[in-house]
Amino acid sequence: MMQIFIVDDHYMVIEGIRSLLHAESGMEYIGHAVDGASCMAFLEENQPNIILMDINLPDTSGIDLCKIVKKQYPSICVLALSTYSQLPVVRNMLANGASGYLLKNASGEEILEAIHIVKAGGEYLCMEMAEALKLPQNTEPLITRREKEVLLLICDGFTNPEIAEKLFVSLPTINTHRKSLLAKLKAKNVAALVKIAIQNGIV
Amino acid sequence: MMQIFIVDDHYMVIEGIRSLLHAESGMEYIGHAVDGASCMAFLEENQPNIILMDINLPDTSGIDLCKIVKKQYPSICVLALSTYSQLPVVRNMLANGASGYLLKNASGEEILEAIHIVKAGGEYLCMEMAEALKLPQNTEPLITRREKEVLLLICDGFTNPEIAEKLFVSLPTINTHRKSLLAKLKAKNVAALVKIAIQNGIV
DNA sequence: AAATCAATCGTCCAAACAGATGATTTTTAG
DNA sequence: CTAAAAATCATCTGTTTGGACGATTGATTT
Repeated sequence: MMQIFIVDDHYMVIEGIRSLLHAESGMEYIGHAVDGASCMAFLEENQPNIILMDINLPDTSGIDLCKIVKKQYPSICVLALSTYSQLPVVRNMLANGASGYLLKNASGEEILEAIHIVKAGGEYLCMEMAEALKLPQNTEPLITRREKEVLLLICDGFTNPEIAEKLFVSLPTINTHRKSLLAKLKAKNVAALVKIAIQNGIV
Repeated sequence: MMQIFIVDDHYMVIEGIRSLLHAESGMEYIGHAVDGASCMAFLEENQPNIILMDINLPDTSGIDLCKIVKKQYPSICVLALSTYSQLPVVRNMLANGASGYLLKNASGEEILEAIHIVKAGGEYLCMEMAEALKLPQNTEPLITRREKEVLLLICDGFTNPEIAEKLFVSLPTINTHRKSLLAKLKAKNVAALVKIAIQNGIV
């Protein structure tokens, strides 16, 4: 019997998967969580074979949650579930130990198939993502943690001096980060930077 | 017996609602469509009492679809369903005849309640949206045509001098527009301006 | 006809940004 | 442990912003 746990903050999605699993023999729905914290709490008591994990959670991202889960419970397989089809997100999930990636418009059959493959130790990627991952590896445009922090503050309208004060570093430092951001995201100025950041889901 | 039709491109959401309705007496799930076209095709043969309609569809937007449906079948109640909580979207849906707006993280009870209210001729808005709609009827802070033009160019990363050249006006003029925009949208600088513009659907 | 608003242009000036370059110290990862 | 990457700080310079004024023209509305 395969035990399955769901982490998603959408009631309807949970209910949909639950109903799907219910009709399937050999798969047991053992609960769900609506955020990262309650997920970790649940895992202290129960370890499912598979977690179906949404990327967008209220308190954290599925990407981070996946990393933590895999670190503490390496035997649990994480199958990512998301509406977003952004490559960097997929890459991050896989890098953090996810065994597969499903888009939320997946059919029932696809979900079941994915669960089976993942359970057997395999990796399942939905068509779109599998195709996309094959394409030219634009691996570089990674922004660092600190840069992301700065980016968020820039998007919120803080000026360099303000950000420097907030992060307890000097102005030249923030300036350097800002310039790296402009270069990495190929933005000409803050306006373009913010637009790119928002449209790429960084913010 | 209340007949309910679902328009959503996410299998899991459809399945979730279906399972919810199944357990409820007096509500009958009579089918679903994954896009606007198949929705309209279905309606030629069957007219449900209520349509649960997603905003993001592959071929059209729920906003447009709602308008068309209400025009051809005024008696059908449309209950909008979305992950997005942008006010302009909500306003548009309601303006196009939707009887309510639910966020996708709604609980089962909330969904059923909404359906009942809508069926009875009422209007149901989820908490967040109801609150948001109450706030200061920002009808005034309308930006003018010219300002919008400038705003778009700013968002695309053009500098003042560049915009001035593009629009065949002087730099001070663009400066004035930019300052009006900052004031009207209550932005502290371009970064905040771009963020607000994008998040409010202006861009 | 008067009032309002949009769009245009102007000046002055301080603050913030962005480009170029270089260097040191932590952190992370191989 | 060691090499690479990230984070830090610095200086210098020209450009762009954004704040605070004021003002004219034309269109729309009342």
